[in-house]
Amino acid sequence: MKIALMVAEKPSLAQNLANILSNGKCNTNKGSNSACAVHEWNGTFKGEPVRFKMTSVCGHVMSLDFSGKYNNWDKVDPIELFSCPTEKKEAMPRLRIPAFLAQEARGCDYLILWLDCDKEGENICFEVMACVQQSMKGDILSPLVTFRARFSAITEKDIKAAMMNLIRPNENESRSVDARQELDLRIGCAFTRFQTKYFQGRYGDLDASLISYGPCQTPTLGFCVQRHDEIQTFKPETYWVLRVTASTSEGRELPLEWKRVRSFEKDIANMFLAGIKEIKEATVVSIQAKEKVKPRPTALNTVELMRVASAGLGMGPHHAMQIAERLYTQGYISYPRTETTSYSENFDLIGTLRQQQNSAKWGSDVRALISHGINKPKKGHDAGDHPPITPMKPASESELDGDMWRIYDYITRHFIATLSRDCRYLSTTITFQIGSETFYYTGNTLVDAGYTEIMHWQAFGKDEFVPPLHVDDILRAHDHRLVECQTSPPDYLTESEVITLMEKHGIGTDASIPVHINNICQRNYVNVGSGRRLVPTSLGVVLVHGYQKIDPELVLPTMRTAVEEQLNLIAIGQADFHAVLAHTAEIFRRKFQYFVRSIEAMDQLFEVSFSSLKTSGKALSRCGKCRRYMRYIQAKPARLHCSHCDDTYSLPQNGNVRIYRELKCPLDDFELLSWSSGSKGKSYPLCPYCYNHPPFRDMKKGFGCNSCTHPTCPYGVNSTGVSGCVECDGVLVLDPSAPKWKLACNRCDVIINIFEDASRVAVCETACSACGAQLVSVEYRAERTRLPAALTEMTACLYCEPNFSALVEKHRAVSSRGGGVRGRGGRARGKQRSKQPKDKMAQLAAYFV
DNA sequence: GCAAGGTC
Repeated sequence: MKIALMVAEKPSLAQNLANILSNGKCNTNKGSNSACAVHEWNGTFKGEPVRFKMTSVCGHVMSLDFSGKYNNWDKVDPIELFSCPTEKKEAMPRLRIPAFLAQEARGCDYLILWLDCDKEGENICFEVMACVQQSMKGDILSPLVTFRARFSAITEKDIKAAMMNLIRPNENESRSVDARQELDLRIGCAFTRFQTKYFQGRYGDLDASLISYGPCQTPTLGFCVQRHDEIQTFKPETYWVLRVTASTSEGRELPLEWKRVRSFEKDIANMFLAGIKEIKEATVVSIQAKEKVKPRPTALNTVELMRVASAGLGMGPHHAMQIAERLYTQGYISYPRTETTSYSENFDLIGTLRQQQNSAKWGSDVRALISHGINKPKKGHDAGDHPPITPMKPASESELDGDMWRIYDYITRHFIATLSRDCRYLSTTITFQIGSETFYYTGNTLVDAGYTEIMHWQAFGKDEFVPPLHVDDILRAHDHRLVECQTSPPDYLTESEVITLMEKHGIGTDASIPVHINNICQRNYVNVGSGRRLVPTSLGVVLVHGYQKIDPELVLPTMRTAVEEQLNLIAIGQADFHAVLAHTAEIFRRKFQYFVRSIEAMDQLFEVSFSSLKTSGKALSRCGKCRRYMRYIQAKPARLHCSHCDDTYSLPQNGNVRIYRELKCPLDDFELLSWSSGSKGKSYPLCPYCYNHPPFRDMKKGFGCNSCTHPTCPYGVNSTGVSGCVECDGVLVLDPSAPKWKLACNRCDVIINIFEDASRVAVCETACSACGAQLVSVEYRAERTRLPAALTEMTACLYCEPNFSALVEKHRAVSSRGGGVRGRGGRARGKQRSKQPKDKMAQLAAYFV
């Protein structure tokens, strides 16, 4: 029997599709990668009996990155990133999707692609095809082998129709995604690397280890800063309002509103006041009662859920989506990433509603709704991706904790509200004439609460008083006065408003909007203030103002739209992939070059807000080149800066750095530092210069003296190493912090405590003849000694000397013997040169040989 | 260490 392999975009969809297509009669096996299940059943395809196998990927199979050496920030000029080679890498290596697909495709005759029907899905089609190319029986490019299902809703009708009308995957749409990926990568990384390196080398208090640029994150930040600027430049204006109170014969007081609303000229306002001041009668000239409607919501999509979570529940969009994801995987709600706000025609509204009729929270509302008949939901937007977000099974507050319940509660109430009536109220406006001036009084009264009974936070307030008046009635007018007011500035944008702006400008997608907002928070460009308002930091402000000075397009939201329009030409087959890519990349390459040339304009802004490295931090240790003190900048990322040489040296990021006994590195004269991860952790000396510029080929960047293979230096591994590590390929090195002596691995976290309270511990030149470890000598003060026979000093092997075994942390010592003790490796002793070259560089060169 | 886009 022939075999047809079908692939969906995610495991849940594969399961739904398999259920529909097999009429609920499929067998499910766990996939070999434990993430993607395989559903199998027998059916017919092209008039023949066929074995169907339905499985899925998990989103994109591959992601784009630069090739090898171009990922090195130190060796690559960012301008090269516009033209350097790129390569596709497995997007989720842990899941081994390509291998899984290749295995499942073995011996298959047909490939049917059920990826989401958008451009990204089309691109994943081709990723899948590339994975199975070698395994399938036929030619993957043949229209007799590979098919594409086009569906707009996950309903039986739609899915079965799609199966009957298979088409071809759309290569143009896929190529447009390839182009997008490449442009985003090249542009984002080039700007990010340049900015980061430039500003990190100049300022000490940026409080950011990365200063990123991106076609989505930067315009998002732009929105927040634009509002900040509006607030800063706002000038309050004074205006005057004419106020009068009318009293009914029963003595009810009605505050009236002026038809002219307000006047910005005090003299004119005064003139109006003078004109009516003496008139003590307000005549009713008209009464209008109008029914107004607060419409029930449309069905819920992702963006609206994120807005409500932020504005109503105080939850950030990233967090809200994580919660929604959990509710989804546990079966409480439908798929939470959807743009659609319209229920499909065969959506089981009543069935979904019935599941909620026993709820302690809204059961009675639901039962009333069912017995009176539901209202037809409002027609929303059908994006053809997934149904709106709805509850899938009932839940009680006790089974879902905290935020999971709050999100479920909202989703369910929203669902019920979409089937409820609109909220209706009567708005009565009574118009009064006082002399030549017109005034209003408005009172609202509720007609039908409708959906606001279930979404009670939107409920209409108390009924307002509406006096029983008629035209020509005359009321007493009193309390004529002018009230002085001031216009007030707008507030910072709420997260919810930012989401709306992003959606409006097409920045990001429902899945990526929370990521972009999260990015600008974590990169320290904005802070989330009260009411989840996004308040830019000085770094955020300075960045955006800098772009605006150099090239405002870099931060404009229209930039993304313009690029997407170009990409769309590829998608609809009206432009050549290479032409669009080359053209757009060239535009941005020039923008980048201009940006680099003009960076001083942005730097002038940084200068005002941040302090230069010269004045940041405090003096710590001496530079080996000029012998002046360098400054230690503690703010992220921790580093040393020599203002005389204008050099910056990065340091280990977590832990404490202090001066190390004023000792110097024999290679470069830099004063040594001591790094420690805390009182109980490990510590080692490091030379700031060697840490950044490793002197030996076998020493990597970012390591301290405990990894330095200098043949004679007393701080290098050749002098301080004792034996091979018990758990990795590293070397156990003596950590010289008395009185807590220990051996610490120079690669992993293994620490072995030794000789507590000893006054001196040193590593000897001689190795143990039995195990190859270096001998260690220990000295105790007489009153503290732990050695037998009141000995105060001893030299022996840590692992072989029985008298040492009690003084070396047991389990480590035992395991080290059990695992076989290796010599400490590195360069053999005894090769030392008798005379050191005088010149520092000659010295270095000598060691390189 | 970098983008944005899928998804877990």
